[in-house]
Amino acid sequence: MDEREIFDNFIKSEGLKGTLQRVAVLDAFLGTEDHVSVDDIHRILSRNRQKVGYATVHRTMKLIAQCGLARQVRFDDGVLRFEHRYRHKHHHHLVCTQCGKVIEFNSDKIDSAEKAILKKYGFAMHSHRHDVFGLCKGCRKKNGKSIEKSN
Amino acid sequence: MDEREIFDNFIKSEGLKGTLQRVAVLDAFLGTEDHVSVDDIHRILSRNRQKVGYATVHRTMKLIAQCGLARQVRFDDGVLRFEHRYRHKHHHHLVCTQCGKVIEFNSDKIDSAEKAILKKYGFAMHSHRHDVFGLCKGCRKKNGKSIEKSN
DNA sequence: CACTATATTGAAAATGATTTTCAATTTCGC
DNA sequence: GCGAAATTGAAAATCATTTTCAATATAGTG
Repeated sequence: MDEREIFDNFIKSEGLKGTLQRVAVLDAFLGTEDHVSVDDIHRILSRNRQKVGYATVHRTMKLIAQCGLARQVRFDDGVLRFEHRYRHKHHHHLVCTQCGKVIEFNSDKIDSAEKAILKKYGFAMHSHRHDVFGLCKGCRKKNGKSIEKSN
Repeated sequence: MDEREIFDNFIKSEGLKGTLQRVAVLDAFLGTEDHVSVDDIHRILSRNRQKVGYATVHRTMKLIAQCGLARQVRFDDGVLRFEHRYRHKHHHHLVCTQCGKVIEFNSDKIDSAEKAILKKYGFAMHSHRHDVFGLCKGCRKKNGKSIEKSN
């Protein structure tokens, strides 16, 4: 089942209606692999001369998240972004605070260590995030290898 | 060196001035171990009949973070909170989405696995966060042990 | 202690992201 | 095609955060 189908099914099952605007927003989201904000999607649509109101983009992104196609993430700037969730392995992030690049990573070791923590506290995980902020390889080189560290 | 001393030294070294309001905000922060927002501190002060303007609380919390006494954290509601950083081991969080409780945890295994990831990508960490959202032990019991899981 | 340059305060306004309102428009089952 | 019901989008509301600025407080210095 592809993403459009999932979205359509969700729309129907919720008694909502299919509209050109919703399709446009979904397509814009499917067309990128970035971690996009409502603003990003709105800008992408504008570039394409597709006029969809900001509020509608916002509402549609929420629907896309609700039906499981997107996950919401919030980095330190406090802005809500959306990343793919369907057919994309769950992952965490290395966020470069200089160039803004986001590298996705995974670690079985981290996962199993986390499982042990959950067990220890009797905690039932619904979701989690593990984000690292710092400098990516490229920016480190650009900066002449100055390596800052804390935490 | 105690927290007040650290704050005073910072104030002096920056050419700032000591004020009653700053002391009041610092004391309010030192008086709790919670993850407090500007609003929380402002409310604590109000309860104590200490009138400190909202903007001043905000500015002072930023100073407290700058001098290393507090770390800023942002959970999924997007609200900025402050947690102790001095004489408090670095930690991550299990956040109960039902009762709001925040459990702090640590794992050497997670840390070393993370280190391997950083090496793999040539990434220089400046800070990181690893937060788990879900239900705490108590809330799970209250809910009759219904365990939801995803991610 | 008084003086003065400088920083601080706090109320109110500005900002920025997000969310809601509501009248006009569109969708979809019949 | 009709009509009930949902959607749209511009504008306004909301909410956290940040800035503005006139009045006030602080910390040297004499």
